[in-house]
Amino acid sequence: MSKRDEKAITPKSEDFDRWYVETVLRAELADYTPVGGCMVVRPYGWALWERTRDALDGMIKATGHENMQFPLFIPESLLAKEAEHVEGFAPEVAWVTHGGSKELEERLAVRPTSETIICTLYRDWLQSWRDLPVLINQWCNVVRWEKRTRLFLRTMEFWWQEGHTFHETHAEAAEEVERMLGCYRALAEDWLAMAVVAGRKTESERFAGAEYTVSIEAIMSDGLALQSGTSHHLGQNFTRAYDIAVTGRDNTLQHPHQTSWGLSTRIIGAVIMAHGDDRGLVLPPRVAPVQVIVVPITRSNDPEGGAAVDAAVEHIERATADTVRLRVDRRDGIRPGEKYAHWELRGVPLRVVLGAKDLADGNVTVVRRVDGAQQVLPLDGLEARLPGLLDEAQATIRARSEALLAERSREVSDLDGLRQAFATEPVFANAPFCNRPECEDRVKAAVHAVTVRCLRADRRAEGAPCLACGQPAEHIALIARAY
RNA sequence: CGGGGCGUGGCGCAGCCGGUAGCGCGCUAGCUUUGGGAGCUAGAGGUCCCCAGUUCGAGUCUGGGCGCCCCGACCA
Repeated sequence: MSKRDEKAITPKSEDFDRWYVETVLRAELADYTPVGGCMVVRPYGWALWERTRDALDGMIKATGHENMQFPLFIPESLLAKEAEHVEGFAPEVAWVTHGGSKELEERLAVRPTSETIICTLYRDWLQSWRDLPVLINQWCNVVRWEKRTRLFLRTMEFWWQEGHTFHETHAEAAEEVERMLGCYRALAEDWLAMAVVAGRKTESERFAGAEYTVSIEAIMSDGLALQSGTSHHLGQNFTRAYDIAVTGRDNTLQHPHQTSWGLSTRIIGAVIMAHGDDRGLVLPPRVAPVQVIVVPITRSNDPEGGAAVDAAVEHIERATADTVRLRVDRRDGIRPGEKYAHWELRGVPLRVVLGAKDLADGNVTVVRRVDGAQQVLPLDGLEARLPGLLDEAQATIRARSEALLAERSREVSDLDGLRQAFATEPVFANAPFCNRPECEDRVKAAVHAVTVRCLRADRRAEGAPCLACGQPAEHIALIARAY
């Protein structure tokens, strides 16, 4: 929490829990480095990213893409060819000016994204329509010199995947754009248990150099939106600028149609803020680094019960070795309550409390992180039930997120209605929208800090009057405050 | 680039009118504890952001520098 001018934070003060949660999560997930704005990701945070990354990587490969790697440095002359693109990224490019002590003749950009270098290389690699489609993906880090940073959401260096494809036709590229947004949606919904809205970006939020951009917008627990994955149709903007041409089926030279799509470590910030509560993280079991934490409880005056607990712990550990990411908290000298709090803070989906009292009847207590639901189950056969319990926890988290989205959604028909909708709390407002820049400005001016997040893919206005100008509108806009 | 605020053990802070640095958490060791964030005891840990000045004496006063954070504009 942001300190100063507030009173000292002590264990007795009201702010202690908030401070403690934040301090511990920074110690466990990620923190800023001494270089302002850069992020260091700690093992627990990185494990969460790895599981997320692996899930997405599987989908990317399943849709026919291959991974490869492009260079970190991009010569200035290559970066500068697509006018709108370079204009959009120029303010946030980091430059390398020296190699060792020698000043370089041409500065090198640290990649903020790789369209330019990829286009440069593929110019020579593409000859014929038979070389298409090109379906490639890169996992890497990129740098954008941000003025203001927020951990995970906007850091100067971040990790992501960027997919890049070239296609014979505009329509085929358009299908690709939708297909990959669909992967992001599946990742968000099925793996990360987040409720999202998919749609097309307005002109002002379109990727620099793209024909159009589609995104998924996730809802955070405070009602704010977070753009969590984007997919761009680049048309022939780059292939023209970079002079990429193939001989077509009709024996004429054609510029291929291109797409790019990316999803970054920002998604980890989304998971934290979508599901977390006052006691810390709530992680979806499918990506949680630790899915089940076992807390053994023994008494020093009950060696017999202690031995039984030890045996039970070893049994469950062995029985789940290949099926569940289960860990036992064997730390000595720490009381159970502290262990509960410790793992709740880290978002572990299930806690198995294994104490002599329950065990005397052959039982254990299982507690679910997301809602505290508690049940007493027989130790016997527990290993077989855990996967199902994890699935239930996953579904519960997802349902809670969907319920929040439904609860915070509003239907709005004019600017007054928009103001009323935002009067008490941040909401996801849906309204007919003509998609003209001047109307977007009116929307932004009507309510502090709101933006048109996207034009919903799943709904049409069918001529209903635009909320800002009253003209017949095509789109339903999602209007929200965003991170 | 505008508007605020702050630099004191690992973290969060106190330190008035100048007198040689303190509190809580954390950490280390020991004992006692263990079904919801333990207790006691004993320890370790600080060029008080930097430089210059005033002074017998500067964390404190003066001047200059550096760094960081928050709120805006910009962005995944």
